[in-house]
Amino acid sequence: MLKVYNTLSGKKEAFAPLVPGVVRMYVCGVTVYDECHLGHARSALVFDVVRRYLEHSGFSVTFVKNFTDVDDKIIKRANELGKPWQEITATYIDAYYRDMGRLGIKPATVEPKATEHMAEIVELVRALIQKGMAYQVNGDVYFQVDRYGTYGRLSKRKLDDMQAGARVEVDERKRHPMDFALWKGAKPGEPSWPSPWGLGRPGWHIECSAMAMKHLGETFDLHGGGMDLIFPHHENEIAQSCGATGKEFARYWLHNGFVQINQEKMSKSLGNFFTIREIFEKWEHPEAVTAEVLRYFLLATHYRSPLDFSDLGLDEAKRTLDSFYGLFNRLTEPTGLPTTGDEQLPSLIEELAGSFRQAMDDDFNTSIVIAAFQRFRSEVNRLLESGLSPAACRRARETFRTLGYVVGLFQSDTWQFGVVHGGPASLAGGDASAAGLIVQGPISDVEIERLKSERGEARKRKDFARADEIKKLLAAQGWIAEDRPDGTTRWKR
RNA sequence: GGCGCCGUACCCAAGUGGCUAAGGGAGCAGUCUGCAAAACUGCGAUGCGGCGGUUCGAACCCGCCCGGCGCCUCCA
Repeated sequence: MLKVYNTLSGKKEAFAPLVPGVVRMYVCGVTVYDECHLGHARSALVFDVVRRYLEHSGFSVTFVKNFTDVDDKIIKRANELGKPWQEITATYIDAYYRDMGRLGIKPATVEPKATEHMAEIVELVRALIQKGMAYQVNGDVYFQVDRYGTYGRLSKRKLDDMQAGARVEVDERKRHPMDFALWKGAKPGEPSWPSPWGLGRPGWHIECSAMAMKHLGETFDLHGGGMDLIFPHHENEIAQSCGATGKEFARYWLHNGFVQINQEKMSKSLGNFFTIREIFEKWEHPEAVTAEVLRYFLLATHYRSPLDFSDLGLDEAKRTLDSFYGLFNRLTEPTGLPTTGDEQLPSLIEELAGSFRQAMDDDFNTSIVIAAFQRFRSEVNRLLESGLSPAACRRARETFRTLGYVVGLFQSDTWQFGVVHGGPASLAGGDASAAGLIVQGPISDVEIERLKSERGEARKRKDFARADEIKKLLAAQGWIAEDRPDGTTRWKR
Protein backbone atom coordinates (compact mmCIF):
# COMPACT_ATOMS: atom_id res chain seq x y z
CA MET A 1 0.00 0.00 0.00
CA LEU A 2 1.55 3.23 -1.19
CA LYS A 3 1.60 6.10 1.26
CA VAL A 4 2.49 9.62 0.26
CA TYR A 5 3.09 12.74 2.27
CA ASN A 6 0.40 15.21 1.33
CA THR A 7 1.27 18.85 1.94
CA LEU A 8 -2.44 19.56 2.16
CA SER A 9 -2.89 17.46 5.29
CA GLY A 10 0.70 17.56 6.49
CA LYS A 11 0.64 13.79 6.87
CA LYS A 12 1.39 10.61 5.05
CA GLU A 13 -1.80 9.29 3.53
CA ALA A 14 -2.74 6.10 1.75
CA PHE A 15 -2.64 6.83 -1.93
CA ALA A 16 -5.74 5.91 -3.87
CA PRO A 17 -6.40 7.54 -7.24
CA LEU A 18 -9.87 8.77 -8.07
CA VAL A 19 -10.23 6.24 -10.85
CA PRO A 20 -8.80 2.90 -9.74
CA GLY A 21 -5.73 1.92 -11.70
CA VAL A 22 -5.30 5.31 -13.31
CA VAL A 23 -3.18 8.15 -11.97
CA ARG A 24 -3.38 11.65 -13.32
CA MET A 25 -0.49 13.79 -12.19
CA TYR A 26 0.69 17.31 -12.88
CA VAL A 27 4.10 18.73 -12.08
CA CYS A 28 5.07 22.35 -12.46
CA GLY A 29 7.75 22.51 -15.07
CA VAL A 30 9.95 25.49 -15.70
CA THR A 31 9.58 29.06 -16.76
CA VAL A 32 11.80 29.12 -19.79
CA TYR A 33 13.93 32.21 -19.42
CA ASP A 34 17.25 30.62 -18.41
CA GLU A 35 19.16 27.37 -18.10
CA CYS A 36 18.02 24.78 -15.59
CA HIS A 37 20.04 24.41 -12.43
CA LEU A 38 20.45 21.52 -10.01
CA GLY A 39 17.32 22.48 -8.15
CA HIS A 40 15.30 21.96 -11.29
CA ALA A 41 17.13 18.69 -11.79
CA ARG A 42 16.14 17.47 -8.36
CA SER A 43 12.51 18.28 -8.84
CA ALA A 44 12.42 16.73 -12.28
CA LEU A 45 14.20 13.65 -11.01
CA VAL A 46 12.03 13.20 -7.96
CA PHE A 47 8.83 13.28 -9.95
CA ASP A 48 10.37 11.15 -12.67
CA VAL A 49 10.88 8.51 -9.99
CA VAL A 50 7.39 9.01 -8.59
CA ARG A 51 6.00 8.49 -12.06
CA ARG A 52 8.20 5.46 -12.73
CA TYR A 53 7.21 3.86 -9.46
CA LEU A 54 3.51 4.42 -10.08
CA GLU A 55 3.89 2.79 -13.47
CA HIS A 56 5.93 -0.01 -11.95
CA SER A 57 3.12 -0.52 -9.45
CA GLY A 58 0.71 -1.12 -12.28
CA PHE A 59 -0.97 2.26 -12.57
CA SER A 60 -1.62 3.78 -15.92
CA VAL A 61 -0.14 7.24 -15.50
CA THR A 62 -0.99 10.39 -17.38
CA PHE A 63 1.76 12.78 -16.50
CA VAL A 64 1.51 16.44 -17.46
CA LYS A 65 4.48 18.77 -17.07
CA ASN A 66 4.15 22.25 -18.42
CA PHE A 67 6.33 24.97 -19.84
CA THR A 68 5.50 28.46 -18.71
CA ASP A 69 6.51 30.32 -21.82
CA VAL A 70 4.96 33.69 -21.17
CA ASP A 71 6.00 35.59 -18.08
CA ASP A 72 7.53 38.82 -16.81
CA LYS A 73 10.97 37.28 -16.56
CA ILE A 74 10.88 36.13 -20.14
CA ILE A 75 9.94 39.60 -21.30
CA LYS A 76 12.66 41.10 -19.17
CA ARG A 77 15.22 38.69 -20.57
CA ALA A 78 14.11 39.38 -24.12
CA ASN A 79 14.47 43.10 -23.57
CA GLU A 80 17.92 42.70 -22.05
CA LEU A 81 19.14 40.65 -24.94
CA GLY A 82 17.25 42.61 -27.54
CA LYS A 83 15.72 39.45 -28.92
CA PRO A 84 12.13 38.45 -29.58
CA TRP A 85 10.65 36.67 -26.56
CA GLN A 86 9.81 33.66 -28.71
CA GLU A 87 13.48 33.19 -29.36
CA ILE A 88 14.21 33.18 -25.63
CA THR A 89 11.58 30.57 -24.88
CA ALA A 90 12.59 28.40 -27.83
CA THR A 91 16.23 28.52 -26.74
CA TYR A 92 15.51 27.46 -23.19
CA ILE A 93 12.97 24.85 -24.10
CA ASP A 94 15.70 23.27 -26.20
CA ALA A 95 18.14 23.59 -23.32
CA TYR A 96 15.59 21.96 -21.04
CA TYR A 97 15.19 18.97 -23.32
CA ARG A 98 18.95 18.69 -23.70
CA ASP A 99 19.50 18.66 -19.91
CA MET A 100 16.60 16.39 -19.05
CA GLY A 101 17.59 14.04 -21.83
CA ARG A 102 21.09 13.81 -20.41
CA LEU A 103 19.70 13.11 -16.96
CA GLY A 104 17.53 10.32 -18.27
CA ILE A 105 14.28 11.99 -17.25
CA LYS A 106 11.45 10.35 -19.10
CA PRO A 107 9.38 12.85 -21.08
CA ALA A 108 5.96 13.50 -19.60
CA THR A 109 2.88 12.21 -21.35
CA VAL A 110 1.88 15.76 -22.22
CA GLU A 111 4.18 18.77 -22.09
CA PRO A 112 1.90 21.70 -22.76
CA LYS A 113 2.88 25.32 -23.22
CA ALA A 114 1.04 28.25 -21.69
CA THR A 115 0.96 30.13 -24.97
CA GLU A 116 -0.94 27.29 -26.57
CA HIS A 117 -3.71 27.46 -23.98
CA MET A 118 -4.90 31.04 -24.24
CA ALA A 119 -8.48 30.06 -24.95
CA GLU A 120 -8.63 27.91 -21.82
CA ILE A 121 -6.95 30.59 -19.74
CA VAL A 122 -9.32 33.31 -20.91
CA GLU A 123 -12.26 31.03 -20.26
CA LEU A 124 -11.09 30.34 -16.74
CA VAL A 125 -10.66 34.01 -15.98
CA ARG A 126 -14.07 34.72 -17.40
CA ALA A 127 -15.61 32.07 -15.20
CA LEU A 128 -13.98 33.55 -12.13
CA ILE A 129 -15.28 37.00 -12.92
CA GLN A 130 -18.72 35.59 -13.48
CA LYS A 131 -18.65 33.93 -10.08
CA GLY A 132 -17.62 37.16 -8.45
CA MET A 133 -14.23 35.83 -7.42
CA ALA A 134 -12.30 38.07 -9.75
CA TYR A 135 -12.60 41.67 -10.81
CA GLN A 136 -11.38 43.81 -13.60
CA VAL A 137 -9.32 46.95 -13.16
CA ASN A 138 -8.62 48.67 -16.45
CA GLY A 139 -7.02 45.94 -18.54
CA ASP A 140 -6.02 43.78 -15.59
CA VAL A 141 -7.99 41.09 -13.84
CA TYR A 142 -7.36 40.13 -10.23
CA PHE A 143 -8.40 37.20 -8.15
CA GLN A 144 -10.05 38.34 -4.96
CA VAL A 145 -8.60 36.15 -2.26
CA ASP A 146 -11.11 36.94 0.47
CA ARG A 147 -13.88 35.58 -1.73
CA TYR A 148 -12.27 32.18 -1.54
CA GLY A 149 -13.02 30.85 1.92
CA THR A 150 -10.19 28.42 2.36
CA TYR A 151 -7.41 30.55 0.94
CA GLY A 152 -4.21 29.55 2.73
CA ARG A 153 -5.21 25.93 3.26
CA LEU A 154 -2.18 24.49 1.49
CA SER A 155 0.47 26.80 2.89
CA LYS A 156 -1.25 26.91 6.28
CA ARG A 157 -1.40 30.65 6.47
CA LYS A 158 -4.14 33.03 7.37
CA LEU A 159 -4.84 36.04 5.25
CA ASP A 160 -4.62 38.31 8.28
CA ASP A 161 -1.22 36.99 9.25
CA MET A 162 0.13 37.51 5.81
CA GLN A 163 -1.17 41.02 5.69
CA ALA A 164 0.55 41.81 8.95
CA GLY A 165 3.94 40.82 7.69
CA ALA A 166 3.58 41.50 4.02
CA ARG A 167 6.38 43.51 2.57
CA VAL A 168 4.63 43.59 -0.73
CA GLU A 169 4.09 46.95 -2.24
CA VAL A 170 0.35 47.17 -2.23
CA ASP A 171 -1.27 48.10 -5.46
CA GLU A 172 -3.98 50.61 -4.57
CA ARG A 173 -6.30 49.18 -7.16
CA LYS A 174 -6.48 45.83 -5.41
CA ARG A 175 -9.39 45.15 -3.13
CA HIS A 176 -7.27 42.98 -0.88
CA PRO A 177 -3.49 43.28 -0.64
CA MET A 178 -3.04 39.60 -1.41
CA ASP A 179 -5.16 39.65 -4.56
CA PHE A 180 -3.13 38.41 -7.46
CA ALA A 181 -3.24 38.97 -11.21
CA LEU A 182 -5.06 36.54 -13.42
CA TRP A 183 -4.66 38.64 -16.52
CA LYS A 184 -2.32 41.51 -17.19
CA GLY A 185 -3.07 44.18 -19.74
CA ALA A 186 -0.28 44.47 -22.29
CA LYS A 187 2.07 47.38 -22.48
CA PRO A 188 3.28 48.31 -25.93
CA GLY A 189 5.76 45.81 -27.31
CA GLU A 190 4.82 43.06 -24.89
CA PRO A 191 3.48 39.71 -26.00
CA SER A 192 -0.29 39.84 -25.97
CA TRP A 193 -3.42 37.94 -26.81
CA PRO A 194 -6.94 39.21 -27.29
CA SER A 195 -9.37 38.86 -24.43
CA PRO A 196 -12.65 40.36 -23.25
CA TRP A 197 -10.51 42.76 -21.16
CA GLY A 198 -8.37 43.85 -24.05
CA LEU A 199 -4.98 42.73 -25.23
CA GLY A 200 -2.96 41.10 -22.51
CA ARG A 201 -1.33 38.02 -21.15
CA PRO A 202 -1.97 35.59 -18.31
CA GLY A 203 -0.64 36.23 -14.83
CA TRP A 204 1.59 33.64 -13.23
CA HIS A 205 -0.42 30.70 -11.75
CA ILE A 206 -3.43 30.73 -14.04
CA GLU A 207 -1.63 28.89 -16.85
CA CYS A 208 -1.05 25.88 -14.62
CA SER A 209 -4.69 25.71 -13.59
CA ALA A 210 -5.79 25.92 -17.20
CA MET A 211 -3.35 23.34 -18.49
CA ALA A 212 -3.91 20.91 -15.65
CA MET A 213 -7.67 21.01 -16.06
CA LYS A 214 -7.50 20.81 -19.82
CA HIS A 215 -5.34 17.70 -19.84
CA LEU A 216 -6.33 16.00 -16.61
CA GLY A 217 -9.84 17.18 -15.83
CA GLU A 218 -11.12 19.47 -13.09
CA THR A 219 -10.13 17.05 -10.37
CA PHE A 220 -7.05 14.90 -10.62
CA ASP A 221 -4.81 12.91 -8.33
CA LEU A 222 -1.37 14.27 -7.80
CA HIS A 223 0.29 17.63 -8.12
CA GLY A 224 3.96 18.22 -7.50
CA GLY A 225 6.70 20.80 -7.48
CA GLY A 226 9.42 22.34 -5.37
CA MET A 227 8.74 23.46 -1.80
CA ASP A 228 9.03 27.06 -2.86
CA LEU A 229 5.96 26.71 -5.02
CA ILE A 230 3.69 25.97 -2.08
CA PHE A 231 3.16 29.66 -1.66
CA PRO A 232 2.05 31.53 -3.57
CA HIS A 233 1.97 29.46 -6.73
CA HIS A 234 0.15 26.35 -5.62
CA GLU A 235 -2.02 28.16 -3.12
CA ASN A 236 -3.20 30.39 -5.94
CA GLU A 237 -3.69 27.50 -8.32
CA ILE A 238 -6.01 25.92 -5.81
CA ALA A 239 -7.92 29.14 -5.22
CA GLN A 240 -8.40 29.79 -8.94
CA SER A 241 -9.28 26.26 -9.87
CA CYS A 242 -11.56 25.40 -7.02
CA GLY A 243 -13.01 28.89 -7.18
CA ALA A 244 -13.94 28.39 -10.81
CA THR A 245 -15.21 24.83 -10.69
CA GLY A 246 -16.44 24.50 -7.14
CA LYS A 247 -14.73 21.14 -7.17
CA GLU A 248 -11.61 19.76 -5.66
CA PHE A 249 -8.49 20.41 -7.74
CA ALA A 250 -5.51 18.14 -7.02
CA ARG A 251 -6.00 15.58 -4.26
CA TYR A 252 -2.41 14.91 -3.23
CA TRP A 253 0.20 17.65 -3.18
CA LEU A 254 3.84 16.58 -3.13
CA HIS A 255 6.76 18.93 -2.68
CA ASN A 256 10.45 18.25 -2.91
CA GLY A 257 13.08 19.87 -0.70
CA PHE A 258 15.74 22.25 -1.88
CA VAL A 259 19.19 21.68 -3.14
CA GLN A 260 21.48 23.74 -0.96
CA ILE A 261 25.02 25.01 -1.12
CA ASN A 262 26.63 25.31 2.29
CA GLN A 263 23.26 24.99 4.00
CA GLU A 264 21.72 27.74 1.93
CA LYS A 265 19.09 27.38 -0.70
CA MET A 266 20.47 27.22 -4.19
CA SER A 267 18.76 29.99 -6.07
CA LYS A 268 19.05 32.46 -8.82
CA SER A 269 18.79 35.40 -6.46
CA LEU A 270 21.63 34.19 -4.23
CA GLY A 271 23.73 33.41 -7.26
CA ASN A 272 24.96 30.17 -5.67
CA PHE A 273 23.64 27.82 -8.31
CA PHE A 274 25.12 25.30 -10.68
CA THR A 275 23.42 24.70 -13.95
CA ILE A 276 22.95 21.16 -15.11
CA ARG A 277 25.01 22.00 -18.15
CA GLU A 278 27.93 23.19 -16.02
CA ILE A 279 28.00 19.95 -14.11
CA PHE A 280 28.12 17.89 -17.26
CA GLU A 281 30.89 20.06 -18.61
CA LYS A 282 32.89 20.08 -15.41
CA TRP A 283 32.81 16.34 -14.89
CA GLU A 284 35.09 14.74 -17.39
CA HIS A 285 33.25 11.50 -17.55
CA PRO A 286 31.02 10.22 -20.28
CA GLU A 287 27.64 11.87 -20.11
CA ALA A 288 25.88 8.70 -19.06
CA VAL A 289 28.26 8.28 -16.13
CA THR A 290 27.81 11.85 -14.93
CA ALA A 291 24.07 11.49 -15.30
CA GLU A 292 23.95 8.36 -13.19
CA VAL A 293 26.27 9.81 -10.55
CA LEU A 294 24.06 12.85 -10.30
CA ARG A 295 20.93 10.74 -10.12
CA TYR A 296 22.44 8.51 -7.47
CA PHE A 297 23.55 11.51 -5.47
CA LEU A 298 20.16 13.17 -5.65
CA LEU A 299 18.26 10.00 -4.78
CA ALA A 300 20.46 9.10 -1.83
CA THR A 301 18.56 11.68 0.21
CA HIS A 302 14.83 11.47 0.76
CA TYR A 303 13.04 13.84 -1.60
CA ARG A 304 11.52 16.04 1.10
CA SER A 305 14.78 16.68 2.93
CA PRO A 306 17.15 19.46 2.07
CA LEU A 307 20.20 18.23 0.23
CA ASP A 308 23.57 19.90 0.36
CA PHE A 309 25.38 19.76 -2.94
CA SER A 310 29.13 19.24 -2.88
CA ASP A 311 31.92 17.75 -4.94
CA LEU A 312 32.56 15.41 -2.04
CA GLY A 313 29.06 14.06 -2.25
CA LEU A 314 29.35 13.58 -5.98
CA ASP A 315 32.69 11.80 -5.55
CA GLU A 316 31.18 9.47 -3.03
CA ALA A 317 28.32 8.68 -5.37
CA LYS A 318 30.85 7.93 -8.09
CA ARG A 319 32.83 5.59 -5.83
CA THR A 320 29.72 3.72 -4.85
CA LEU A 321 28.59 3.32 -8.43
CA ASP A 322 32.10 2.14 -9.36
CA SER A 323 31.57 -0.62 -6.91
CA PHE A 324 28.20 -1.57 -8.41
CA TYR A 325 29.54 -1.56 -11.94
CA GLY A 326 32.61 -3.51 -10.84
CA LEU A 327 30.25 -6.21 -9.70
CA PHE A 328 28.27 -6.02 -12.94
CA ASN A 329 31.51 -6.62 -14.85
CA ARG A 330 32.38 -9.60 -12.73
CA LEU A 331 28.92 -11.01 -13.26
CA THR A 332 29.71 -11.35 -16.96
CA GLU A 333 32.88 -13.35 -16.32
CA PRO A 334 32.93 -17.08 -15.73
CA THR A 335 34.03 -17.85 -12.19
CA GLY A 336 35.42 -21.31 -12.89
CA LEU A 337 34.15 -22.23 -9.45
CA PRO A 338 31.38 -24.56 -8.38
CA THR A 339 27.95 -22.97 -8.34
CA THR A 340 27.35 -23.27 -4.63
CA GLY A 341 26.00 -19.74 -4.42
CA ASP A 342 23.13 -20.35 -6.82
CA GLU A 343 20.65 -21.68 -4.35
CA GLN A 344 20.91 -18.65 -2.11
CA LEU A 345 20.26 -16.13 -4.85
CA PRO A 346 16.47 -16.39 -5.09
CA SER A 347 15.91 -15.57 -1.45
CA LEU A 348 18.27 -12.60 -1.71
CA ILE A 349 16.39 -11.31 -4.71
CA GLU A 350 13.16 -11.73 -2.86
CA GLU A 351 14.56 -9.84 0.08
CA LEU A 352 15.70 -6.99 -2.13
CA ALA A 353 12.38 -6.80 -3.93
CA GLY A 354 10.57 -6.75 -0.60
CA SER A 355 12.70 -3.95 0.82
CA PHE A 356 12.40 -2.06 -2.42
CA ARG A 357 8.63 -2.13 -2.44
CA GLN A 358 8.32 -1.38 1.22
CA ALA A 359 10.65 1.59 0.94
CA MET A 360 9.04 3.04 -2.16
CA ASP A 361 5.59 2.51 -0.71
CA ASP A 362 6.65 4.61 2.25
CA ASP A 363 6.55 7.97 0.52
CA PHE A 364 9.19 7.06 -2.05
CA ASN A 365 12.02 6.45 0.38
CA THR A 366 14.84 6.16 -2.12
CA SER A 367 17.50 6.29 0.62
CA ILE A 368 16.32 2.95 1.86
CA VAL A 369 16.06 1.64 -1.67
CA ILE A 370 19.70 2.49 -2.19
CA ALA A 371 20.67 0.85 1.08
CA ALA A 372 18.83 -2.28 -0.07
CA PHE A 373 20.73 -2.28 -3.35
CA GLN A 374 23.98 -1.90 -1.45
CA ARG A 375 23.20 -4.84 0.77
CA PHE A 376 22.28 -6.92 -2.26
CA ARG A 377 25.55 -5.88 -3.88
CA SER A 378 27.48 -7.20 -0.88
CA GLU A 379 25.54 -10.44 -0.84
CA VAL A 380 26.05 -11.09 -4.52
CA ASN A 381 29.75 -10.33 -4.16
CA ARG A 382 29.88 -12.90 -1.41
CA LEU A 383 28.08 -15.48 -3.52
CA LEU A 384 30.52 -14.78 -6.30
CA GLU A 385 33.36 -15.77 -3.98
CA SER A 386 31.88 -19.21 -3.57
CA GLY A 387 30.85 -19.48 -7.19
CA LEU A 388 27.78 -18.59 -9.24
CA SER A 389 26.63 -20.14 -12.48
CA PRO A 390 26.46 -17.89 -15.54
CA ALA A 391 22.68 -18.14 -15.41
CA ALA A 392 22.62 -16.99 -11.81
CA CYS A 393 25.00 -14.17 -12.69
CA ARG A 394 22.66 -13.03 -15.44
CA ARG A 395 19.74 -13.28 -13.07
CA ALA A 396 21.53 -11.10 -10.52
CA ARG A 397 22.43 -8.51 -13.14
CA GLU A 398 18.86 -8.51 -14.42
CA THR A 399 17.56 -7.91 -10.94
CA PHE A 400 19.70 -4.81 -10.62
CA ARG A 401 18.56 -3.68 -14.02
CA THR A 402 14.86 -4.30 -13.53
CA LEU A 403 14.47 -2.74 -10.10
CA GLY A 404 17.10 -0.13 -10.92
CA TYR A 405 15.01 1.01 -13.85
CA VAL A 406 12.32 2.25 -11.50
CA VAL A 407 14.74 4.72 -9.98
CA GLY A 408 16.71 5.14 -13.18
CA LEU A 409 19.91 3.42 -12.02
CA PHE A 410 22.07 0.52 -13.21
CA GLN A 411 20.97 0.66 -16.83
CA SER A 412 24.35 1.12 -18.50
CA ASP A 413 26.35 -1.62 -20.11
CA THR A 414 29.57 0.32 -19.88
CA TRP A 415 31.12 2.40 -17.17
CA GLN A 416 34.15 4.56 -16.66
CA PHE A 417 35.98 3.61 -13.49
CA GLY A 418 39.08 5.72 -13.40
CA VAL A 419 38.74 9.41 -12.81
CA VAL A 420 40.14 10.74 -16.03
CA HIS A 421 40.29 14.41 -15.10
CA GLY A 422 41.83 16.38 -17.89
CA GLY A 423 42.69 13.30 -19.90
CA PRO A 424 45.95 11.39 -20.05
CA ALA A 425 48.21 14.43 -19.90
CA SER A 426 47.20 15.39 -16.39
CA LEU A 427 47.11 11.80 -15.27
CA ALA A 428 50.76 11.55 -16.20
CA GLY A 429 51.44 13.93 -13.36
CA GLY A 430 50.65 11.19 -10.85
CA ASP A 431 52.25 7.80 -10.56
CA ALA A 432 53.89 7.87 -13.93
CA SER A 433 55.99 10.96 -13.48
CA ALA A 434 57.00 9.76 -10.06
CA ALA A 435 58.30 6.66 -11.74
CA GLY A 436 60.09 8.67 -14.34
CA LEU A 437 57.65 7.69 -17.01
CA ILE A 438 56.55 10.97 -18.47
CA VAL A 439 53.98 10.25 -21.10
CA GLN A 440 53.77 12.34 -24.23
CA GLY A 441 50.05 12.39 -24.84
CA PRO A 442 47.82 9.39 -25.23
CA ILE A 443 49.02 5.99 -26.27
CA SER A 444 47.26 4.29 -29.15
CA ASP A 445 44.80 1.50 -28.47
CA VAL A 446 47.00 -0.96 -30.30
CA GLU A 447 49.98 -0.04 -28.15
CA ILE A 448 47.86 -0.33 -25.02
CA GLU A 449 46.80 -3.84 -25.96
CA ARG A 450 50.40 -4.73 -26.68
CA LEU A 451 51.49 -3.43 -23.27
CA LYS A 452 48.75 -5.35 -21.55
CA SER A 453 49.88 -8.63 -23.03
CA GLU A 454 53.50 -7.78 -22.48
CA ARG A 455 52.72 -7.32 -18.80
CA GLY A 456 51.05 -10.71 -18.76
CA GLU A 457 54.15 -12.27 -20.24
CA ALA A 458 56.40 -10.44 -17.80
CA ARG A 459 54.36 -11.71 -14.87
CA LYS A 460 54.59 -15.26 -16.17
CA ARG A 461 58.35 -15.15 -16.19
CA LYS A 462 58.22 -13.34 -12.84
CA ASP A 463 59.76 -10.18 -14.22
CA PHE A 464 57.82 -8.07 -11.76
CA ALA A 465 59.89 -4.97 -12.31
CA ARG A 466 58.76 -4.81 -15.94
CA ALA A 467 55.21 -5.79 -15.01
CA ASP A 468 54.96 -2.96 -12.49
CA GLU A 469 56.50 -0.53 -14.92
CA ILE A 470 53.81 -1.30 -17.44
CA LYS A 471 51.13 -1.15 -14.77
CA LYS A 472 52.16 2.36 -13.90
CA LEU A 473 52.39 3.36 -17.52
CA LEU A 474 48.88 2.15 -18.18
CA ALA A 475 47.60 3.65 -14.94
CA ALA A 476 48.71 6.96 -16.35
CA GLN A 477 46.36 6.25 -19.26
CA GLY A 478 43.56 5.58 -16.82
CA TRP A 479 43.79 1.81 -16.90
CA ILE A 480 43.47 -0.02 -13.60
CA ALA A 481 44.81 -3.56 -13.34
CA GLU A 482 43.06 -6.24 -11.33
CA ASP A 483 44.97 -9.49 -11.39
CA ARG A 484 42.89 -12.59 -11.01
CA PRO A 485 44.02 -15.64 -9.07
CA ASP A 486 44.48 -17.60 -12.29
CA GLY A 487 47.11 -15.22 -13.59
CA THR A 488 44.87 -13.32 -15.99
CA THR A 489 44.14 -9.64 -15.54
CA ARG A 490 40.99 -7.59 -15.61
CA TRP A 491 41.61 -4.11 -16.99
CA LYS A 492 39.24 -1.31 -16.11
CA ARG A 493 39.17 2.33 -16.92
C1' G B 1 5.63 39.60 13.18
C1' G B 2 3.14 34.90 10.91
C1' C B 3 3.88 29.87 9.10
C1' G B 4 7.31 25.89 8.58
C1' C B 5 11.82 22.89 8.28
C1' C B 6 16.53 20.92 9.92
C1' G B 7 20.40 19.40 13.80
C1' U B 8 21.78 11.09 14.23
C1' A B 9 29.45 8.46 14.38
C1' C B 10 35.17 11.68 10.75
C1' C B 11 31.65 12.37 6.24
C1' C B 12 26.87 11.14 3.61
C1' A B 13 22.29 9.18 5.37
C1' A B 14 17.71 6.00 7.14
C1' G B 15 14.92 5.39 11.38
C1' U B 16 9.90 9.33 14.26
C1' G B 17 7.41 5.26 20.94
C1' G B 18 9.59 -0.91 22.41
C1' C B 19 14.48 -6.53 19.13
C1' U B 20 21.79 -5.28 19.90
C1' A B 21 20.21 3.04 16.40
C1' A B 22 19.71 0.62 8.79
C1' G B 23 23.05 1.29 4.74
C1' G B 24 27.25 3.53 2.45
C1' G B 25 31.98 6.33 2.17
C1' A B 26 36.55 7.18 4.62
C1' G B 27 39.90 4.92 8.31
C1' C B 28 42.27 0.75 10.88
C1' A B 29 43.27 -4.65 11.13
C1' G B 30 42.99 -9.31 8.54
C1' U B 31 42.08 -12.92 4.14
C1' C B 32 43.50 -13.10 -1.01
C1' U B 33 47.79 -11.16 -4.14
C1' G B 34 54.76 -11.39 -6.47
C1' C B 35 53.14 -6.23 -5.02
C1' A B 36 48.71 -3.99 -5.81
C1' A B 37 43.63 -3.38 -7.09
C1' A B 38 38.92 -5.43 -6.44
C1' A B 39 36.21 -8.50 -3.30
C1' C B 40 35.47 -10.71 1.39
C1' U B 41 35.94 -10.77 7.11
C1' G B 42 36.37 -7.89 11.62
C1' C B 43 36.43 -3.05 14.28
C1' G B 44 33.05 2.40 15.08
C1' A B 45 27.55 6.26 18.35
C1' U B 46 25.67 3.05 26.27
C1' G B 47 24.03 7.32 22.44
C1' C B 48 20.73 10.52 18.28
C1' G B 49 22.14 19.68 19.45
C1' G B 50 21.17 20.94 25.13
C1' C B 51 17.99 20.84 29.52
C1' G B 52 13.53 19.36 31.62
C1' G B 53 8.73 16.64 31.27
C1' U B 54 5.05 12.64 29.76
C1' U B 55 5.56 7.15 29.65
C1' C B 56 6.73 0.69 32.20
C1' G B 57 9.73 2.41 27.94
C1' A B 58 11.72 8.23 23.65
C1' A B 59 16.51 9.74 18.83
C1' C B 60 11.21 9.50 18.04
C1' C B 61 5.66 12.78 21.95
C1' C B 62 5.39 17.77 24.94
C1' G B 63 7.89 22.37 26.80
C1' C B 64 11.97 25.59 26.95
C1' C B 65 16.80 26.77 25.14
C1' C B 66 21.07 26.70 21.52
C1' G B 67 22.65 26.48 16.39
C1' G B 68 21.31 26.62 11.11
C1' C B 69 17.72 27.28 7.19
C1' G B 70 13.18 28.19 4.27
C1' C B 71 8.46 30.61 2.81
C1' C B 72 5.52 35.13 3.55
C1' U B 73 8.54 39.14 -3.04
C1' C B 74 10.43 35.98 -8.82
C1' C B 75 12.32 31.17 -7.45
C1' A B 76 12.29 23.60 -8.35
